[in-house]
Amino acid sequence: MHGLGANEATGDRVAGPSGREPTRGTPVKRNRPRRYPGLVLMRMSTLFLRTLREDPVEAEVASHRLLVRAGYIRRAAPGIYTWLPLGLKVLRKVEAVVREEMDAMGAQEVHFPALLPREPYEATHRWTDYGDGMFRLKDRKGADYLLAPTHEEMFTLLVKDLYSSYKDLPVSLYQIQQKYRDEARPRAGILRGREFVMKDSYSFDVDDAGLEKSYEQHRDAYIRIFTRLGLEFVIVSAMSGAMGGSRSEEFLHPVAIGEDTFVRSPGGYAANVEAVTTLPPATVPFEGLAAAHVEDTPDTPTIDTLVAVANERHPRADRPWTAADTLKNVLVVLRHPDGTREPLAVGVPGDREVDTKRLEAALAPAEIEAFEAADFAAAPALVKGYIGPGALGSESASGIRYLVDPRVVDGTSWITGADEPGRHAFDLVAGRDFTPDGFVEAAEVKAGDPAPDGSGPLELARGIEIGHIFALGRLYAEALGLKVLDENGKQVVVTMGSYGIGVTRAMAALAEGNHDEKGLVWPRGLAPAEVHVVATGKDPEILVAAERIAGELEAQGVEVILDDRPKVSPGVKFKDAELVGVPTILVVGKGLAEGVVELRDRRSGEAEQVPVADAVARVSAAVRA
RNA sequence: CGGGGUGUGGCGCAGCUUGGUAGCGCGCUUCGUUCGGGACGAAGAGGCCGCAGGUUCAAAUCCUGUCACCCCGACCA
Repeated sequence: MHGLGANEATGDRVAGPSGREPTRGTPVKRNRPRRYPGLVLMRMSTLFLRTLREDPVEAEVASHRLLVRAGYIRRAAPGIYTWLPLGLKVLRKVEAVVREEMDAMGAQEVHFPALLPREPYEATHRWTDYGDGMFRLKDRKGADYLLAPTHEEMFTLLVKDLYSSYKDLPVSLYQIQQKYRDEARPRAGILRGREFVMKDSYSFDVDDAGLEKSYEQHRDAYIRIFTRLGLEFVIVSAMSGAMGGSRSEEFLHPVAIGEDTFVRSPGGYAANVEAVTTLPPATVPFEGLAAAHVEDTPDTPTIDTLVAVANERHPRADRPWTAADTLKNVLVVLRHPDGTREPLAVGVPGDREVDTKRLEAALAPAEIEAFEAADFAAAPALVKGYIGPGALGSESASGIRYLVDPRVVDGTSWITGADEPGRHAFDLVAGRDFTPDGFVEAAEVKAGDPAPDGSGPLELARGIEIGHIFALGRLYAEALGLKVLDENGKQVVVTMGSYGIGVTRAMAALAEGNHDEKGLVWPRGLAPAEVHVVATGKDPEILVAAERIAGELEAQGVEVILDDRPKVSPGVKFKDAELVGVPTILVVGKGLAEGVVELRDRRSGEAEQVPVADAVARVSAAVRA
């Protein structure tokens, strides 16, 4: 597809009339028409491949293990992989699907360098904001460069460079290329590497309505892409996070080894845990509520022991006290983008932990840091282990901002710290006895929690993020000065969307979902070849027949791997074919004497004897099914 | 960053406790046999035992330091 003339380089040439070697400019005559450029029969005897009999020790997840074992990839450095011929074949096919659908939706392909100068990233503050996640390097003059983790800046500058009128918009541009992120902990092979292939695209519009349309077009294209790839996906709401913007959704491939936790309800609600909102209970009138009081509560180091004390001393008529009746106050430190540190108290029901990812997402762009001993020293009003609302809040002695879970609505009663050693407050009522500075979505989401849209109890699931679409808005355009003139001759800031697909990650997800104990089982259309012809036995006629069949298939445009290795036992060839995972296997062997070959379906394991004369037609039919 | 673990031929591992000229399986080469489920026999090639320093007549083995890698967690799009 890159038209680099690989065929010409190896193609058939005939000597000129003089019998001399053809020279440059000599017309090249081909033996047969090449109706399928790029289609070359892969011979196992010469294919650059070594399969491994044993699992690589470092590989845990199936996709990683099998891609290495079957000779698709080799580790070059932590989180960095070399692509071998078979792996590249599959990667290119996944890319082709992405490319076709992006082109079909009207996006245009460009290609940026992966190695970029610092300046554009300085303008958007990402040079510093990206932190250790970005690979940085210096050139010989000492100038700073980076290996791009994403390309928002470059796309924005490119459009700014060339376009200046509303008439030029909308436009969507994309590229498929290597991205670099210095992951703290790469894992699972190409599922999460430090170098990976990503399709990233960016839309540019004059107004919000245009952005909405571009966003929807990308969303539709992504649905088509993942559907064509045969990758199950769930579209979940995501947080726009530090990048600002209005709307963001992730495409998650649900699978146990996924690193993202998301929730879904029977009624169709789905969201990333960071984006889940809590359905607040109704407020309770203060009338009739017990008065707050403080008690000595020795030996209650944990919430459970505290709950036990409550049940012993103040048994409830309706139900026992539970951890959900306690209010746990957790201290953290916010680091703001300008570098300032702000202590923050977060109050959550005692049966839940504070989910720092949710907290951070809610308070972006600030980052969460640990509240350390020095921070305690600076806040003498806080009694470690007995921190209660009394010592928290902007108006309190500590002056520490106090945000609570949305469940802590007015009229709810809580058992919580009394800000004195060994003492707890009981029946402390929100809105009556204390008033927090606000609410925050920071409590962990639990299975069974109600969906915010009322569509039922939430189920927690894991997924691999294979795509992310994001209505960015004007953040980058503003920072980099991308403006166009509108109909009235006035300058308007362009609004952008950014959209990513993890191509290598999608391939890993495909391998993860398409294998069995014997090896990979690629979907048709994505396998490194369409049929794997195995020639077994030493009878020379067998190889002749296999060659003929393979050649005819190739002439029909079928991609073939031919196992023509001499002196390799049938068992080895079968094992290798199963490991490599081409969906159709044709065995040319002992049956040839009776005029039959064996057609196998890799996925089902079904095998069928078919007459040699029908082999080509049957394989063609099978690969096109 | 926290916890755990491992560094010995291309891959998987043993040897280390108790120092004495580096071994096994797979893979690779050659010859012969075999040829529908990771064949057999014979003969080979291939290793600065992660690196540095120390102890010792002698270090893969003991000591110190260091580096790297893997796994779990934290973090990240």
